[in-house]
Formats: sequence, C-alpha cells, structure tokens
Amino acid sequence: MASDGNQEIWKDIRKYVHVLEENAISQLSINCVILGFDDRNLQVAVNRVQIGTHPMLLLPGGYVGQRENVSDAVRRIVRECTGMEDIPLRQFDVFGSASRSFFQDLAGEVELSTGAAKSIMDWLTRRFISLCYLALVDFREIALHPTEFYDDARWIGLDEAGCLALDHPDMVRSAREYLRKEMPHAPIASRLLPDTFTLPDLQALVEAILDRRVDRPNFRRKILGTGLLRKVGQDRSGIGRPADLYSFVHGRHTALVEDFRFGF
Amino acid sequence: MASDGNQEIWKDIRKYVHVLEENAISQLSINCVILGFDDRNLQVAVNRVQIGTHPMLLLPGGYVGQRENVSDAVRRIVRECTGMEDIPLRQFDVFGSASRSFFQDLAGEVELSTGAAKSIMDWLTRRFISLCYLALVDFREIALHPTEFYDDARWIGLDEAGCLALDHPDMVRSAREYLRKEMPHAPIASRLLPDTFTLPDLQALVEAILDRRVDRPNFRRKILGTGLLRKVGQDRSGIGRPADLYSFVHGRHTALVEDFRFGF
DNA sequence: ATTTAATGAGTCAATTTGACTCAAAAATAG
DNA sequence: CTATTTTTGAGTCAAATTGACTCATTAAAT
Repeated sequence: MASDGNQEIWKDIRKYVHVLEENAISQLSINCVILGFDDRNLQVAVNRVQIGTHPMLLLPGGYVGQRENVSDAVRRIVRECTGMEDIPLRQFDVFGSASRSFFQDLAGEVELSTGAAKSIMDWLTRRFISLCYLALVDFREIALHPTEFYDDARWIGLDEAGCLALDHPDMVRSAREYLRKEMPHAPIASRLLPDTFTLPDLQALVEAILDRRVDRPNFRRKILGTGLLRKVGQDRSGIGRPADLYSFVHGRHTALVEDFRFGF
Repeated sequence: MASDGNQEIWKDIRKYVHVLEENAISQLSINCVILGFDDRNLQVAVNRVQIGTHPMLLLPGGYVGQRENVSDAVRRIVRECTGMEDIPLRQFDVFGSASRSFFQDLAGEVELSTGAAKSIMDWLTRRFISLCYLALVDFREIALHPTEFYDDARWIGLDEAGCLALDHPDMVRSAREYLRKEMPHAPIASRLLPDTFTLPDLQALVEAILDRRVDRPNFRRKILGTGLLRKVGQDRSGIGRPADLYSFVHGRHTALVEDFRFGF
C-alpha cells in the first residue's frame, strides 16, 4: 500500500511530524485504553493504521504539547477518538523500556525509498516513553472517529486485544488488572453502563471485570442491599422473563467506597 | 548561601546539567516516595537541597538516560539514596501540568548573576513531566545517603510531608492514597516491617495505612486466622506484657490476594 | 397447552464480623 | 514485697454476611 505512490500521505505525515517536532514534548507519548461494555463483554477502542504492507491495530494515542497539561492532552486524544468531553481518565501505567520505538516493530514494513523522509525516520526510530490512561465510556453513546492518519477506528473484544501491535497488548493487560483493583474504590459500572440497565447486565459486567463467575441470587441480594440502585422500569426486549431496569442512585458512591466493596 | 562565591558548586552543577543535556531524556523526571515504618509511624525519605536562600526538602529524584529503561532509572535513583538493590517499585502517578518547572517555585531564590549560567537556567525553567514511583523499605536496614548536590538525606513523618517544596506534598498524598488502595492486592506490610515484628506493630502499620483505628482482638483473630504469620519468639523490650514475635510465612501472599483482604 | 429460557425471590447453615470482657505478664510505685 | 499500671493474649456472643441452594414468575418458542 505504502510502497506505491501515495506521496500525498507521506507528505501529510512529514508535515505532521514537523509540527510535532516543533510543538510536542520529545520522546513522550500517550496511549489510551478506552473501554466500553456491549453484548455483555468489555470492548476496547482501537485504531487501524497501515504504515507498511500489513495493517496494524493500535491503541489511540498522541503527544503532549509544550504548553499543554498532560491531562488535557489525554482529554484531547480521547475526544478526537470518541467525540466525548469530560470523560474521567486515570493514568495506570508507564511503558518505558529503552528499546521502545515504532520502528522496532516496523522493521521491514516501512520502505524508506518511497517517501519516508529523514525527519519521519527520525521520529519512527526514536525511543519513546508512553503514559497509559484508562477511560470508561458508555458504549451506546460513542461513535468512534478515526483520527488523522488512521484508516479506521473500531471496537474489539478485550480478549482479542492480543492482536494489537507493538506492546499495546501489554497495555491492555495492565489496564485490565488496574480496573480489577480499582473496583472497590471508584465508580466503574456507572461509567460503563447506560443510564438504565438490568441486574443481569450489571452482573455480567462485574464478572467481566473480575474474570470469574458470580452466584446470581447472592449478587442480587448484595447489590440491592447497598441501596445504590433504583428500579425504574422493565426491559421487555429479551427472551424469557423480563428483567427489571435499574438506575444508579447518584451521589452514594463515596459511602460505598468506605465499605470496601464494589464501587459504582 | 548561593549568592556569595561558591563558584565551585555552580561549576559542578553546570557540568552535571551538561551531562544531563547530553544523556538524559529531556523534560522527563522521576520522583520516588520511599516509605519506611518506624516508631509506629510511616516515614518518607527526603533530600535537603539549598539552591536559593532557603533550604528546600524534596523527594529523591532524577532523570532517565537515553539508553536506560525507566524502571532501571528508578532503581538507580533508589539505590543512590538507600543503598539497597532490588527494591520493588510501583509507578503510581504522573505530574504533568504545563507550568511545572523547578524555577516556577524558585523565583526570587536563584540569583542569576552569581554563577548560574544560561544552560542551568534553561534546565531550571524547563517544563518537566514527572513520573512518580513508590518504594517500601525496611526502615532499620536503610541508611539514607545524600545524592549529588543534596546537602542531606533524612526521614520525615508522613504527616509532615506538607512542608516539602514544589508539588511534592501532592505526590506524597497521592502515594498514600495509592498505598491504601493497594493494600488488599499486594504484599505491603512484609516490605515495611523487619523480619520479625509484634502484632501490635503490624496493627499500628495497618492503622497508619488505613488512617483509622482497628479493634485489637478482632485484628488479632483475623490476621492469625489467615495463617500468614508464624510465631518466632518473644519481644521483651517494652513495658507491659511481652508481645509475641512473628514472621511472615513466605509464599502465601497470592492466596490472600484472592480473598480480597489485607495483602502482606 | 406445554416446554424452555431467563429472571425475581426465599431458605438455611456456616462463616465472619463487631463489640465486648477477662486473663496474663512485666515494669513501676509505695 | 505488694499493689498498681501498662500492655498484650485469649475468649464470648449476638448480629450480620456469605455461600450454596431451591422455588416461583414471566414471556417467548414449540
């Protein structure tokens, strides 16, 4: 793809790299694990990019402007990908191996002769340290946008994240671990679920995060016992007995956090 | 202090900055919250440095070499300060405000005329992003070493960390929060306590981390019920009835992690 | 009408928790 | 030496929580 004449693309990339050289903090990148919950499975937002002959799947990412707060940079990156403002973000890891670079894993893919100027190669071969952030979004409210130079943006199942390029599968693993640890301390489910949801939905989410099955009657008793949920209707869409619809009672998170159990 | 002729110091600093310019990743720094436990209180290791007229207390920190893994850089920094190898480290936060620089909080302290060359001012005024790491050490095994250009290295109580310079008090706060959340998931007490310790010691540590009191008989029952501790003697040093000495039974951490309670 | 899938509700013994009291061991004061 | 104080180990008991269940209800499919 890149080998035959999309000079235009390389020209754009060169310009983009030039802007980055001028305005961005060198050797520092951001990557975001944007999680959603659909079809009772955790999903992660990825970008498809074709730099060599094979397409690659990558986590959304970007760079930090010299006059930009890191947190604002992350917000900007998430906004570009999801269109959403004000999504809570958590930094959960740093990837800083000395050998980390785009080119390390691209060797053989990029053909220098076609249009990759020196400035681009400099950028691609440079050692980068990546700050990893986690964002939880309501799947149904998000329409993923491909950002500049990405062919495509899509959701993939969290279990399929092993197919990502570079060390991004490790980032997803780390994010998953972080999410599990964060469960008792922060509102998580309320960010991943739509405004109204069924208890089986909530249970499936908790099971996905904990990566183990939970007894249904006991889960119901425990969750309803917290007083975090308010019944708001019925869901008559599925097969079988209709499930009750619930909403989170706003502002009761903090109390639960102290109780050292699920945090929603 | 800095105003009158310690040209030597400034010369050393200039050389140091030059080396950093050549070898270190630009605009990226490391800070370490090194925690110990003594006198039944959490302590944090700090460096005293005098750049202007007033002395400042700072968390141990440093920079990342171009060919150095970030994790190795942190290990190096902790080693320089504590003399200990192989201390487990956890990255827990990133401080990345666009206005972060040494000079921001030094304004008025540094007198340019005396010896602070342009290269040094460039370094001091540069916007830095800091990666924060947490290290837990056995207080009794550590003798703090002042690193290059630091007058002094010492322990201060965790509650006194508000007196640190720059945004380092915020780093300590964040570290404390991280520690609390990490309790159920990682061996913490076994890293902070000496090889043998009493149950009241362990309880005081847990209370310091949780920042609340715990019922003594119930704490004993719960901890001993886990089978994590092995009685190894008696402590006859204090007043009152002698306390039994315990050691952690090695290799039983992982099981406890699943039980979602204290992790030692 | 019957079966099946999916969900809400309830039971009950075992375990854990929270709030206690009591006993033991050593330093200290009289 | 004896009594008191301090500190720690051990035990009690009711209440709450948990884990493993069964049963009942509702709606779609046959």
